[in-house]
Order: sequence, then structure tokens, then C-alpha cells
Amino acid sequence: MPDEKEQRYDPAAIETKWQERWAADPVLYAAEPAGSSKPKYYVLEMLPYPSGQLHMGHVRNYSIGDALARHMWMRGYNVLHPMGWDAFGLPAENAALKNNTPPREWTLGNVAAMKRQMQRIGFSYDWRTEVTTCLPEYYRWNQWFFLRMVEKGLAYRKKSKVNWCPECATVLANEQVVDGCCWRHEETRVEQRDLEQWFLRITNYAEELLQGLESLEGWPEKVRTMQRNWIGRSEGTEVDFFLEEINLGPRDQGNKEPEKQGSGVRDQGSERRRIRVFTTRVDTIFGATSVQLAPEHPLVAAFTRKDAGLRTQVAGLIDEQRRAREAGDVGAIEKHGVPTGQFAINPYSGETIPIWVANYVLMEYGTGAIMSVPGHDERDFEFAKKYAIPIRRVIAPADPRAEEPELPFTAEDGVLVNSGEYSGLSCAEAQKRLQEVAARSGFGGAKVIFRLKDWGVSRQRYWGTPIPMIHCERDGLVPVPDAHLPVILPEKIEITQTGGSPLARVPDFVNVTCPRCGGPAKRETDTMDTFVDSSWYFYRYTDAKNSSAPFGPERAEYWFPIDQYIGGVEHAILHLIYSRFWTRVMRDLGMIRNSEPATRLFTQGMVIKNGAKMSKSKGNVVSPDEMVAQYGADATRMYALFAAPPDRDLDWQEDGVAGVSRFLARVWRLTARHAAKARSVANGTNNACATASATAQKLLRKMHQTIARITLDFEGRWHFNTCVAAIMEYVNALQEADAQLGSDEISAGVVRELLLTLALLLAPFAPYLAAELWEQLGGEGNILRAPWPKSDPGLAKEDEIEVPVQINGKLAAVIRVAAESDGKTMEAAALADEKVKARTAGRTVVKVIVVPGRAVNLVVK
RNA sequence: GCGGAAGUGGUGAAAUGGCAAACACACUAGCCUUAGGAGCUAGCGCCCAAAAGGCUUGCGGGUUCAAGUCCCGCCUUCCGCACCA
Repeated sequence: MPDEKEQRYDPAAIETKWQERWAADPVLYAAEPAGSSKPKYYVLEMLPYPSGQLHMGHVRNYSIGDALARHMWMRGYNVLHPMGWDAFGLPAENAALKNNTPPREWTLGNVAAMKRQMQRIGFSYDWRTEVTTCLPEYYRWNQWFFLRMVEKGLAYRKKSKVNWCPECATVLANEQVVDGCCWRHEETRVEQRDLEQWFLRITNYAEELLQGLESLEGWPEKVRTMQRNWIGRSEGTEVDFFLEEINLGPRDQGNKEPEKQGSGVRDQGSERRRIRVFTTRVDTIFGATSVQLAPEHPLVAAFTRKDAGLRTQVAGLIDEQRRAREAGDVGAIEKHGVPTGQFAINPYSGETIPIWVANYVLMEYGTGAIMSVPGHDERDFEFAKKYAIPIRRVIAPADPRAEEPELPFTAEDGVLVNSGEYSGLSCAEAQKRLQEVAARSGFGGAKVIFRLKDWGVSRQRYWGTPIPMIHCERDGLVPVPDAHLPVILPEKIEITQTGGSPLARVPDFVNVTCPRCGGPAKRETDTMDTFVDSSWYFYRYTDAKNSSAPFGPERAEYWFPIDQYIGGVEHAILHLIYSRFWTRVMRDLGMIRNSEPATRLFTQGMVIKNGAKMSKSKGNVVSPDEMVAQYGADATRMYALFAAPPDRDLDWQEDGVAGVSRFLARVWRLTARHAAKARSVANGTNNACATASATAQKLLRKMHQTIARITLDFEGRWHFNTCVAAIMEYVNALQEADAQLGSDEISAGVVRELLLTLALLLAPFAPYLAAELWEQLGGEGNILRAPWPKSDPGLAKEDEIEVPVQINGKLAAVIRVAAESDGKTMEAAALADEKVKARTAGRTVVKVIVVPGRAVNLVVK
């Protein structure tokens, strides 16, 4: 046996050796094509942005996915485990400004660097299916999809108020505004600007996206709830209040493009003007004592045209609301309002009530107008108190004996009072009746509205997918023909941060001929939001080299839906709702059959250090490269799994990595000591259990128990921290029996089985060391595809077990009994125990509860 | 305000309703030595000098033979949403 000193565990040497060997086999991690006899398993981790440096969050995310992928391979599945790069985005432009490096060069350099890091750690990706979203062979399909959406009316252009980040000099989606600030610039207030923008009609799918969440049982409840709230479905009623006819001067045409969710003003020829409100509590409408308009409501402009005083006051409200929105505390500002001096008529009661403008009414939600019912709504109550607007009770408790509750009374299980012919009806019944009346009489009806808005995808930046549209003076907006795709992003370009889109300053790009009339025309210079790229990238993995379509339908059909998707919870809304939308669009284009991209989603916790998220500004960043250099890739990734369950935040402690590294060294030495003995017998001769010694049987029992524990965790619980702990326990048991492993007491066949199994159990977590051990022990074939060990329940079972004996629920003694003991035997053993006897002396045992194999409890008086 | 998750030793944590603290880290004492970021042995929740014993899973109730685990109420922390009509 070689001197142990020369056999020091040297992770760098082992890992480099295997990395080279595995790199030489390009199909090592390749999935088999559709039609494979094996069941398919698609495991996917969210693709990173190529910043240039892998961080610990990546390492954790990919270590989880990698362990799962490796396990599934060993279980005999046909595994698809791909990786790619979310490579468009602003940082490349910033870097270009700072270092004068072209974005493409910078990005691809980062991709190469991070790929090296991933390969060094040994993640099992099939690099032949790598997807890089900034390359034309990928983004041309973004353009292709965009054109399909234009054809289907799912992509459209409109002028709208947009979120503008002055730092990015671009528009942000609603989803990218956090607390009134840019998601990438937490200090930068987002401004509101009016611009012509491209939108995708995600609201067409609002109902379905909401319904679909019900079926996603494999997704965390938290994510489903967040999406539910984001979609924000609300059932209610729209009601038109008639405007008391007054002199407004020339008819106002303010609202030329009606909002999808209902317009503020209807001008129906000779009919009277109306204000449409949305309410979820139409049953309280007899209690409406004012109508409140959002300050930006088109009708307000008409009212203020002749009233300079009102105009000033409204401007003040708008300003206040804007400032609050930018500060991110819209909910915190005090409620203010101004009476317009105009009146509206309640269509049910004919009552005339004043019209106000109020800063707590939002133009973006509902119709931008509400009926104010101070008796039965908290906000309206607060407002009415402040301005001495009448407060009226129109709902009473269902139980007539109940005391009259204080106002505002917002419960919905009451009955109507003071509500004309509707008095006496329950709230629910009244809502139904009032909706029917409104619909029949043409002044409203039932209505479902959503908080979700269409997805603004235009960006005035360079480093993104060019939107394939052409502006022709004669033909208007003309789509680029499919045959002209891709619209290539020009490479020679001067990046600036101001002055609009950099693309607009590239004449070669901008000036084209119109595909329709052949006349001079200009290209659209907006690029697409990068979330477009990540909305469908995982389909491309199934057919990454396809140059005639985004992917072949038969491949998507085979691999989808994704069996397990793994990533950070920060994508719970943005990426995960966009990709659910995109999947449905592709389904409706006939490209796929599934409606959801992934059946199971796992969101791992953050990696923190000293109680805070790792960040450069806090100076608590731990570099994966340093960890790998010091302790090896195996120790680094195994620690990432060992330190906490995957769904919880993980506090990075370098001492812990050192501990895992020492553990791996112990495994290494243990194997080195007994490798020769293990190698001395061939495979298949190792089933020596029947004749094995007591020590051997004990170790084999521990082995089977360990296999069972780990296998179970892979099947769903995913507490990989306890999997690693179980392996450690197993190794501790082997080490305690070190002398016997080396002696005749344990046969070579058993030693071989014990150690080969150890290597197999380690393979998902520490693949390099596992491969090395496998080779030293003379294991057959490639350990990566060796079958996962099976636990034999018979061999895993203990002969004798320890059972607690409780007296009145308190622990009194622990007895040893045979594992299969029945209740009577256990009871007898418990009563025979000295400690139990002492405690029960002179008292009566009233009852004995025996849980076979578990516990004995004596109820004693 | 609404929704979600969590609260256990010095630390990370473990525990199908059945012996709370597995597995590690840190620490303490000792051993070994080719002095290593190594290895080995022992100790390590709290109270008591020790033993015996008692106490202990944020707080208060409850269900149960038995509760860290289930139920009710509260507190704290973190996360998401929020004048959503």
C-alpha cells in the first residue's frame, strides 16, 4: 500500500485530470434524440447574464440542477441539461462607454470566461446546444416571433405614458419599476414620458394565465400568489353616471383611443355625456354621494378649460401624485381633492351628486373614475370626512337583531337599506340585479378587469434585438418580410448614453427601401426588451442549430414541458409570467401543444454573507474562483448544498467549505487505504452478505439506509444538506471500522461494495472525486452512467431498536427490543425496566399506549 | 392594510405527531508529528461543585397517551403587493 503521505488529497490535480478527460468526449452529456427508449427528463437552470464573473448565487443554482441531472442520468433517464447566455442588455453598452470595447466583443469575452468557470466546476452541460441570445442565429427568431405577433394583432404600437429611466436612457416595463425607481438603478427615479411604443398584448391571456396557475402544483405557492396578485383580476360592474348638461364649450375629443379596459368618456352623438365608473360594490350605489375623477381623466381637462382656478388646483394634484409615484409611496400621500362645480346623475336613483377630482384615484386602473360611497368604503369615508361630503348608510347587517355597526361598514354579507326598490336584497343578489338593469338599459353591466397591462417591449437602446418593422411615408408601418430576416444589428456604432437610440444615428441601418412600394423608408430603431430573449430560449435548446425555424415541433413535443426548472425567486413575476405568455402564443401559432413551459419550478434561496446579500458595495462578495482554487470545485459545490436546505437563504462561511474539503480528504484516504483490497475481486462477486461478519453486516445495513435516505430526497424533498450529512455519517461508520475493513473480518467483496457505493452516492455532489474513487476501486465503465445503487429494505432493517418509554408523556427510560417486537412484547419489556419500575412503584398504570417500533407511553395515577 | 415564508445551542442546521439538537463549523483539553489551513482522542444547550435530578424549540392558550411538528390568538424578522375602487 502506498504511503499515505504521498496520497494527499489534491483536488486541483484530480479535477483537472477528469475535466480534460470529460472535455474530450463531446457527447458525454448529450441527450438522446426523441424516440429514445429511456424516459425523458428536462432539467433546466435559469440562464445567466454574462457579466464576466460567476457569482455564488450561480454556483448554488447550478449545483442543485447539476446534482439532479447527474442523479437522473444514473437513474436511467434521457436527460436534457442545457446552458446558455442571456446576452443582450445595458451593461454591455455601459462597458463599451467605459472601456471603449464593442458590446459584442465584451459580451462574447464574458461568455467565454464564464463558460471556463462552469467547465472548471464541472457542471454537466451539453455545450453543443448552447444558446447565446445576442447572436443573429438566435435573435432572428425573436424578430420572426414579433412578425407573427404583428400578424395576429398581438403586437401593436401606441402612444403611451411610459416609465423612463434617465440613467438607462430608455423605457422600462412596469415590471422593471421597483419602488418608483429603476430595477437596475435603485437610486434613480423613474420618470413618466409620452412616447410611441411597441406593446405585446399579454392582457389577451390574462384570464388564462390566471387559470393556468391552478394547475401548476409543482410551483411554489409563493410564486403562484405573486403572479395572481400581479394579474390582479377583479370582478365588478361598470356604471355610467350621466353628466348634468352644462356649457363645456366645443365638444371635447380628449379620448380618441379608447382604453381597452373601458373609456372614461363616451360621446355618443346626441346622447348625453357620461362618466363611466368601475366598482366591485355596485350594491352600495345608492350610498354614492360624489363621483371622483383621476386628475388625468380626459373630462377633467374639459372642466378646467374654462376655469383657471380649477386648472391650477388640478395641476397641483397631478404634481403631488407624480412625485408620490416617483417616490414609491402613492399609498402614503394624504387624500386631497377639488370639487369641479359639475354634477353627475346616478342612473339608478336619478340623484344629482357633485363631481370631484381626487388624487387617490388612479387613471391607470379601471376607468379612472369612481363612485364614492363613504358609508361603505374606508378611503371614501376618509375623503368625505375631510370635505364634509354626506355619508349615507345603505347596507345593514344581515341579522336584523344586530347592532347598527359604525361607518364605514365594509362587510359584504349584509342587506340593502335606503336603496329604493332594491332595499331588502342581500348584497350579492343586489349586485346581480343592478348589473342586469345596467346592461338592459345600456348604462353599464358586469365587468372583469385586470391589473395586468400590456407588455411594453420597446427600448431606445442599441444592444438588443432590432424590431423588424419599417416606417414608410406612403405605406405606413410595414413589417420586414420573413425572407429579409435577420435584421442585423450593426456592429460599427458609437455608443452614447444620451440623444435617443444609438441605432438612429447609423444611416446604413436606418435608410431602407420599403418592401411594399420600393420607395425610401426608415427602419424602426427601437430594440426589444431583453425579457423577450428569455421568454422562449428553453425551446431553442431542443434544436439549437435549426436555421429554418426557431425549433422543430417534434423536438419540443418530446421534451416539453420542462420537468424541473430551477432559479431565483426574483424572477417570480417578470421572466416567469412572460415565458408563460410566450408559450401560449406559440401554442396558438400551432408550434407546440403544451400551455405551460414547466411543470415544476424550484426557487432556491439567496447566498448571503454576514447576514446580507453579497454585493460589491457591501464588500462581502466571495469569489467562486478563489474557493475553487483553495478547496476545489467538489468542496465548493458540496458546501453550497450542505450549508442549508436549497430553498433557504445560505450564509456563506469559509470555515464550512474547509470542513467539507477535509471530509473529502478523509474519503480519499479511506479509499486509498482499501483500494487494493477492493480491486482484488472482480465485479459481481461482492454479494457476500449471507456469510458476512457482524461488523460487515452493520456496515452494509448503514449503506442501505444511506442509499434509501438520499434516494428519497432526490424524489422530491430535495434536502440535499441532509443527503450530504447522511454520506458523512456513512463515512464515519466506515472509518470507525477501519481496522476491520483491512482485516479478514470483512471480505474483499464487501469492502468493494461498500466503497463503490460510497463513490456512487458522492457522484451527484462531488463528481470529480467520485470519478477518481471509481477508477481507483476498479469500478466498471463511466461512473456518470453507472446505475444508481438500490436500497434493499431487508438489509437496511435493524435487528434491534431503542424505544423510548414515557410515563405520562415524559421520558422515563429507553429500552432495547427486537425490531419486529409486537405491542405485547414491548409493553412487557417496558414494564420490566428497572427505571420504569422505580417510577411506577406504588402507583396505578391506568393505560398503556404502544406504538410498535416507535414508543411506549404509560398513563399512571 | 393584503399575501407568503421564517423564528430551535456560540454558528450553519437536524428531527413521517413518538429519546430535541443528527451532520458540520467554532471553541476547550489532550495526543501525535516529516509543524500541516494536517491527523487522532475526548468534551461542548441551560441550571446544580459533581452526580442524581430538573429545565429548554419567539410568547400565551388548546387538541392529544404524546406537540419543535397540529389548531387558535399574539410578538418579531424577512420577502412580495399595495389609495386596485
